[in-house]
Amino acid sequence: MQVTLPVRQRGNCCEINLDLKPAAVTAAVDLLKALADPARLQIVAVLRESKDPVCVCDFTAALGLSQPTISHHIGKLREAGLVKVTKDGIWAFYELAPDLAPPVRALLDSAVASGSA
Amino acid sequence: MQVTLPVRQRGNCCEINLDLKPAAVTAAVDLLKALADPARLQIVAVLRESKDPVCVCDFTAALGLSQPTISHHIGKLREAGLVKVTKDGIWAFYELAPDLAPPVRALLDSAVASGSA
DNA sequence: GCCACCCATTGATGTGTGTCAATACCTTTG
DNA sequence: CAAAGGTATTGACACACATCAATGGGTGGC
Repeated sequence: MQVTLPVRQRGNCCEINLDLKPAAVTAAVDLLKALADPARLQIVAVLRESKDPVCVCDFTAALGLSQPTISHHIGKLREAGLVKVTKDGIWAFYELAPDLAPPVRALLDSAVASGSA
Repeated sequence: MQVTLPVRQRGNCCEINLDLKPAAVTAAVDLLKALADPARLQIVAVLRESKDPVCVCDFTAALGLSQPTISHHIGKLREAGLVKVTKDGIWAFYELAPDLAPPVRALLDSAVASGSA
């Protein structure tokens, strides 16, 4: 496939327009960072599939990480607005935030799917 | 909205199944990490919109970063298989990789869109 | 051949992050 | 009230990373 390259002169570069607002960039980057970790991506993947909220203790058992580490990761997901906690006695159950914006939910979907490309 | 919480007994946690293969997790995380940076996300966003390949010098001018930093970011994008380089004389023009898998392209689309949620 | 220019690489530095041990908080059970 | 168990927080540490100055590698113009 051959493409026509733009013409340039020495010492002069063209301009490009960054059509993403700075706020949109940081918002998207925060979301991507929240997902760009093996533990957090698997947590989100489990919550996407699970019908019922999932207990924190289940993640510590399944992911092979210490309890503070799981708590730390879940804290980041909550900080990003991706998960919602429901406490019942001594247990804490997590589920995907119910009011996720459609573009955000689409990002979760494609992130999980992109691994099996 | 009320959800039914799973029942638990003290000292016993249920099991959850991680239905993502380890290879799929690392592949998805690598992609997400490649996009989880303001400079790299904007580079990808520009390449998505641009019909012609874009010169490296344009990015240094538009993003306000030094030339080595831009080169470093583009190197990461190339390492992730997201961009393709075409050299013409002293210039290097970049475009999105033409053979991107559909799930990967969907991830790019939703990543750019998620910022304007 | 020499210089100017664009891009990539290396080295150094400060910042961010994932991880765990130790601890604190809270709820339930006795 | 005291003890036990689940979760969150703090402190510490190693590692990764974003950034730039300096340098190297090519290409084109003189």
